[in-house]
Amino acid sequence: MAKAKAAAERREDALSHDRIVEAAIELLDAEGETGLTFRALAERLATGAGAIYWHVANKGELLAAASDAIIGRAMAGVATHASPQKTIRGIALGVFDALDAHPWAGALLSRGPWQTGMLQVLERIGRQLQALGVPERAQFTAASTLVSYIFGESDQNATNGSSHSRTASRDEFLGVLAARWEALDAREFPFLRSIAPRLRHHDDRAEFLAGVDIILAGLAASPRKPRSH
Amino acid sequence: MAKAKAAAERREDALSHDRIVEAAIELLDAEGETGLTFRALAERLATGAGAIYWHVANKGELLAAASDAIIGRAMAGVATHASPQKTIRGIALGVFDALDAHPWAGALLSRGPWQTGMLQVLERIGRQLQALGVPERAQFTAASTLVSYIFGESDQNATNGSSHSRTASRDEFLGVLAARWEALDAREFPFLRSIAPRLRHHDDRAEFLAGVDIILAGLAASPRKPRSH
DNA sequence: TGGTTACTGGAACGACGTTCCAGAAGGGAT
DNA sequence: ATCCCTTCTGGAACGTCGTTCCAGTAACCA
Repeated sequence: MAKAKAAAERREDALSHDRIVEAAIELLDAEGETGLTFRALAERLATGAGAIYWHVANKGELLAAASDAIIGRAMAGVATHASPQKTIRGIALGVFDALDAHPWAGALLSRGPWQTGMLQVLERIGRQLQALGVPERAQFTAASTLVSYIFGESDQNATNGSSHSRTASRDEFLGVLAARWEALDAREFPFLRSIAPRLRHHDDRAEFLAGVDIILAGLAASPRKPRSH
Repeated sequence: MAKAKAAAERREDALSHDRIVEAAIELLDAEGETGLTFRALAERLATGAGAIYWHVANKGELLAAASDAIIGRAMAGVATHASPQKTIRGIALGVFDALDAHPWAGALLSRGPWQTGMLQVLERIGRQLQALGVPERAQFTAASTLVSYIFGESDQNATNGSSHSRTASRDEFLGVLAARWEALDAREFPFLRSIAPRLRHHDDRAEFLAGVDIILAGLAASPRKPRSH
């Protein structure tokens, strides 16, 4: 308390872990993954690189904290009072939209051994699976399958999306991708060639949710005891 | 051909794109992601950094080529003459084991707009889905769901696994993880606490395959037309 | 034989993550 | 009031990285 008070009084805009993370997020959003450097961060915070290291161990910890914050905010905004299925879709969409808005966060969340952000998602999904009546033995497998899919597909979508600017060139991007698939070798890639035209009217979000529903259908098909209420 | 011949005659161990990629893979396997530097690569190839740049555009292309090679080799080894379900499990396990053996490759494959390695997996899975009788409209969604799950969970598993050395300390790693989950706040993380004990007898591969089966069950539950043969 | 092309490798550049340290600013003890 | 001690600052410096540049070498072609 004496510590925090002293820090707060040193400068009215005193440096703190939270302020550094927030500045890092702004920098990452504005300039992309390569935009976050300790020099740029120090300039934005009007300080030196050494001062930042007093509050943050290294760049890895800073990136982890930034992506955890992104997921934390997304999870704070999801509704949890609908049916379990709808709530799971809401959680999934929360992650999807968060990574779409902050594409740099996706790479960091798969990385690292079970960070806080992913634990939050796992926890929330697990609770809904319990409410769905998934037997205890199957709960971990089910939750982990959903989480892997959610982060895998969201990250994939985010990194694809960050290459084109916005909805403007989105159709163009899909068109180029479709053309490239259609130009693949006919013997080696018959399947990709056959579905390439569908790429042009592709709705990322709808496609993503359809994947969630496939997994939910798979869980419903497995033996489960219905919830008593 | 004149070009290739000239290159081959310059030195019996002439530099080439393939030789560089192979050396990069060896370096990545031996030293991890941070071990691949152009200096270390030049030393291993007994040349200078500039010579490498004649064959490779930049580090990103080199990493992409290396991870594509890992997936390519894995796909070359999977059996495709069993039932569609079994073949899909074989493809999934091929990716899983490849990323487990080369943990650095996982991060690179999610990244980048649809690289060759992932396209190969998508193609092979798509063909099996066609054989399963999945209707054409649903094929892309189904294939993309499976691929996202496969790479998402495999990458997750690989990065977790690379922190401990091998099966020796694997149980220890799981024990520490379980203890950490059990120590979480009881109000905020009731689900994680409840399943933490299961973590101690956790079989990654079996768990991964169970996830694949959930998705396959979900596909089977959706309307489909049976294959006529 | 002379020039052209294909390729080599080492030196150099700028930027990065990180460390180091001299010092400022306040609080508590004397 | 004075001193120290902890907390915190910020700029300089170090080593390493990806990448570029370029002088040089060997095979081929006219």
